[in-house]
Amino acid sequence: MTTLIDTLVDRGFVQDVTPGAEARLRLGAITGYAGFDPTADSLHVGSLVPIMGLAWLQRHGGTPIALVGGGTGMVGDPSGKRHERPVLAVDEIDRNSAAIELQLRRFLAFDGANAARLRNNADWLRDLRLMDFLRDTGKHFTVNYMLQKDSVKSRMDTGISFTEFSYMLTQAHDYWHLHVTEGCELQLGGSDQWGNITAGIELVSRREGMQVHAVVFPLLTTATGAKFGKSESGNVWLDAARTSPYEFFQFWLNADDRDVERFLKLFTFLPLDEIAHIMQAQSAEPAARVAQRLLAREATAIVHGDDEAERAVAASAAVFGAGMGEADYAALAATMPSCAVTRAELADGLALTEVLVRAGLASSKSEARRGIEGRGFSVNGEAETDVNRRLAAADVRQERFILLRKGKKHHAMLVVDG
RNA sequence: GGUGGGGUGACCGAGUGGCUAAUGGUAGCAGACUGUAAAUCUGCCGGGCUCUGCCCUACGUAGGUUCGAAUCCUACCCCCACCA
Repeated sequence: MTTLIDTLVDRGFVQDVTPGAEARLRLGAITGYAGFDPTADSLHVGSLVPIMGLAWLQRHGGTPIALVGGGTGMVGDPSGKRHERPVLAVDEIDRNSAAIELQLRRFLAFDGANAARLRNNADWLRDLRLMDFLRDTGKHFTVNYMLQKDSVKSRMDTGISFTEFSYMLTQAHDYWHLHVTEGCELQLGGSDQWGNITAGIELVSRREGMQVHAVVFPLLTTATGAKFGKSESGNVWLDAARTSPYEFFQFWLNADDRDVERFLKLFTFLPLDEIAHIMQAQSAEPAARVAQRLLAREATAIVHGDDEAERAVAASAAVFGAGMGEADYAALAATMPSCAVTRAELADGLALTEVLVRAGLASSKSEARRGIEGRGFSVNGEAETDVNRRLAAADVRQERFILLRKGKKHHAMLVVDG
């Protein structure tokens, strides 16, 4: 029988495991957690790795716990950070936590015998009394031990506040708390979390005399060496309002050939033999990019649902295919980033530079101007080289749409109101 | 508390009185080439405008010297190292 650990290893999720973890995972279903920081009001594609890890855990009969860091977020994790981070306002943390909780609900099943659980460590960390914390948790760690951790060691030159120094203890406390109250025996996280996670394992072992485990994921980079999920117009978010389903789909479609197999394993639920099959077709005819298409379709469906995925497929075909003339602009507008303009504005003639900024295709009018001079923009598929171009009623297609494009890949739809 | 070193654009890092919106590299954007890939080459890369030019903002903060300062002076803030 294929166990959780086999699946995780075979699909490229495992960078490292704690001693004994493999043996425990072969014994049967387990309750495990992964944490998500409320540093923004949306998760991004990078969070998909632990999310998929939890989903596989559930598919193998385990009980997944998605933990939102409303408490730890007040402290700030120094792992992987070269400098001290500013603290977020509490109401911002709370807003972000609520948004993230909502997103996490989509990926796990919250019914059945091994229903997923959603927790927020604000519930136990915020009211924790300092003296209790120092006696019950702090007493189990020497400063010497804490100084050994990479997250601390690497900051000895640039400085680290006591707050961030203490972070690992708050996360350790989480693991202990989830172990005692929920029977949690496994933590999943990025490899940069190794130090924090092992501190938690240490704490459970000392306070409860129990052995708990961890699996850490490799740090994802692309074949070109760029940080994963950081291309396009910034971060690739899971929130449709921040990254439209069409843009999300395009992000995956543009994956490098060298990355696509790895991504299929990590970001889809497709069986491995099917992936092997697709990769054969891919190498037989790379230009067709069947692997990227499948990856984009599947990943978009997991995050935004089947309907949105289909819409993104159709929109991509329309925009990049030959049949742009036939395209259904209304359908494109539904999946692409769009921006409203009024008929009155259009009657007066809307400066293209201004509209490009409003639609988010340029960050300033100067940039828009330079882009036009460099032949980077087009209106309804026609390259525009006139910096003083004004949009008018004649530019409107299918009653109320104007398609703007930046470069080859970035689109925005103007929707005329009123 | 003392001594020394340092704070330059998204990042790294030049620049010690005018030629500096500030060399170079990275990242980013666009063009060519391609497969909506990679690599390579070219252009752009603080903001605004009535745009072969003009205006505003910017070299930790606040003042000062000077016709003119990122560059000199003063005070303050912050970081690092060593000492106490």
